[in-house]
Amino acid sequence: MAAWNWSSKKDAYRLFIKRQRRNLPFLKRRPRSSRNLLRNRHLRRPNRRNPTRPKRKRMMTINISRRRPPREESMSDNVVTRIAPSPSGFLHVGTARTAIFNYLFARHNDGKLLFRMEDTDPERSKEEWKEAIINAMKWLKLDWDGEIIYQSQRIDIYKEYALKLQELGNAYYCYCTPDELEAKRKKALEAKEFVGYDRKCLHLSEERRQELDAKGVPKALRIKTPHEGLASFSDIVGGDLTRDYLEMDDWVIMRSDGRCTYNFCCVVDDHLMGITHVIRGNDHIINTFRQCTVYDRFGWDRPNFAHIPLILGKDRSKISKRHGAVSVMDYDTQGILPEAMFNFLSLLGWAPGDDREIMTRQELIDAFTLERVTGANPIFDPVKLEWMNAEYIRNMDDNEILDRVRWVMIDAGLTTRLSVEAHWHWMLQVVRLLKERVKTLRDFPTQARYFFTDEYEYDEKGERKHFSDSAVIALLIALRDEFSGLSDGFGEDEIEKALRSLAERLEMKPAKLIHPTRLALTGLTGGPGLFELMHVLGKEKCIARLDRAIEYLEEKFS
RNA sequence: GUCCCCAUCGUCUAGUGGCCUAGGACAUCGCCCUUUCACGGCGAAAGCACGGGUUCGACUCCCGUUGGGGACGCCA
Repeated sequence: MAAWNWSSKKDAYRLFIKRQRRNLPFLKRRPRSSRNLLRNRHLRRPNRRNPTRPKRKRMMTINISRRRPPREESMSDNVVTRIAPSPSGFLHVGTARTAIFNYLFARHNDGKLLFRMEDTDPERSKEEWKEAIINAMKWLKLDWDGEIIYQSQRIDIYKEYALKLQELGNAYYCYCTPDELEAKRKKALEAKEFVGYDRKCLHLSEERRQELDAKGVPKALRIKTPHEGLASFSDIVGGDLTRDYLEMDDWVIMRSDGRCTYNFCCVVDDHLMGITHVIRGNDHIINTFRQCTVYDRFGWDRPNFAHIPLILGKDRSKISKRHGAVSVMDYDTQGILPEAMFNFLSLLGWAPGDDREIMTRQELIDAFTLERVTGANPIFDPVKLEWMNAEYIRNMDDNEILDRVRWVMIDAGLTTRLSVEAHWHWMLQVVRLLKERVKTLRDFPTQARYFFTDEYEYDEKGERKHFSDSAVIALLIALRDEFSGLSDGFGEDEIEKALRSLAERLEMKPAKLIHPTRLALTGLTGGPGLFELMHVLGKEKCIARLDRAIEYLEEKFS
């Protein structure tokens, strides 16, 4: 088959170069440059912008390395993706983003999104984390298909498959002690050599093995990894990825206590669950090389892989639950809307290709393809998230906002559950005045404080600006009288008319009256339009607060 | 250290060899609107990491340098 020849020649060449480097000390001194000999990008990654490589050849590469039909065909298959968090902490933004990509891809292709809890480590898995992760998934409305699969309930299945692999002759027992291995690892690391298992127990004689078994020495099961050639797989984001088998070792698939390890369980489950597309962070690329060995040793078809770039923090290192948790639910408490979070996260490492940024879930689903996923790791920018959040709040229905923000208001001690229900309509007016001015739901209680309580101080700067002259007292008195004389109601128009006509009579700019009034009524220098907020506050409160300010100022200037 | 991945404004990104004098968004700054704050409108500043090569022509393809990230467990 021509395709096979073409690809294997290239593989052989790359392998040759790699070996050359290994054997030639003068090349070894320049690892970077010699390594880059291998960077025949056109061999690895179909370039979107300038595909010099004929398409026919590209498809052949995919054929040989993936042993699957080319992507164009597999797309029409029933897509099954999965999200597989490990409950060793809250759902953090990186995992959430991976979940979103899996979700979008599945929904775009009318496929399924499965949920698997990777809770095989009893030391680190906690029930409360599982619950927290599920809640966070629900918060983002990442609805998955079917029941959640818990790996902790499937340990017998993994063991069964591990033993099967051993029977097949593709795995062998290792009697080395963890201490022994740790010492070797340390030594290799110090000698700056390849760190990996030396296959000591692969060559154990049958007698020796029986001897050790008789003694009851604990044994782990290791998979037989090919000793030479190139490991390779085709990645939808990264193109053809290769690695020398010399750089890989016979890793443990089953621990001495009979529990299987992550990379093994993962493959068994992905196979059994019928996963067609494995979409995960690119920190898993090395795992994928390992996992491919399992697929191959079992003779199973490999799924399609897509390794998406990692989200980085401000310091450019991976946002990780191990170094300071960045939980999605932290953003909930910060007053970020799940819709905004979803939108924002989906735009990290992916873009629709046009200028759209604010997109509904359906628009995201319609536009999402893995081919458009970027290769570079994006940095999480909370400032832009806030902007997007503000955008969502501004465009959201008032009732919807109030429904979500009422708990924040109650938490802040500004109101009570009963009061919200009793004054729903009035609260809506407050929301309407503030929704243009907040970035998060948390901003509501701080900006709406004066609507709920008389306990506020006058802003320091504002006081210097508008309360610095005793002449302001007379103005406030005049205004108070003007307002209390209003008999046709206390609507915005009446208030505005009253204030402006007073200003006219006093031959001064309305602003001269407006600013001190705002300070008197709210304690602030900014906020909604004065006439609007006075209307919402009500005549009685306005008069009382003007009186309070007059009193305060009289004392101040006496 | 070894291996793997990546590289366009400060940040997220568009870019499929000529439509690029590089487009959009956030942030920043200015102006306008305006009773303030915000919103909105208009505008400015800001980027193809560097060096070679291929080509009539390179942000785009190739090689290298540099820089960044990740992985190197009987964790997941």
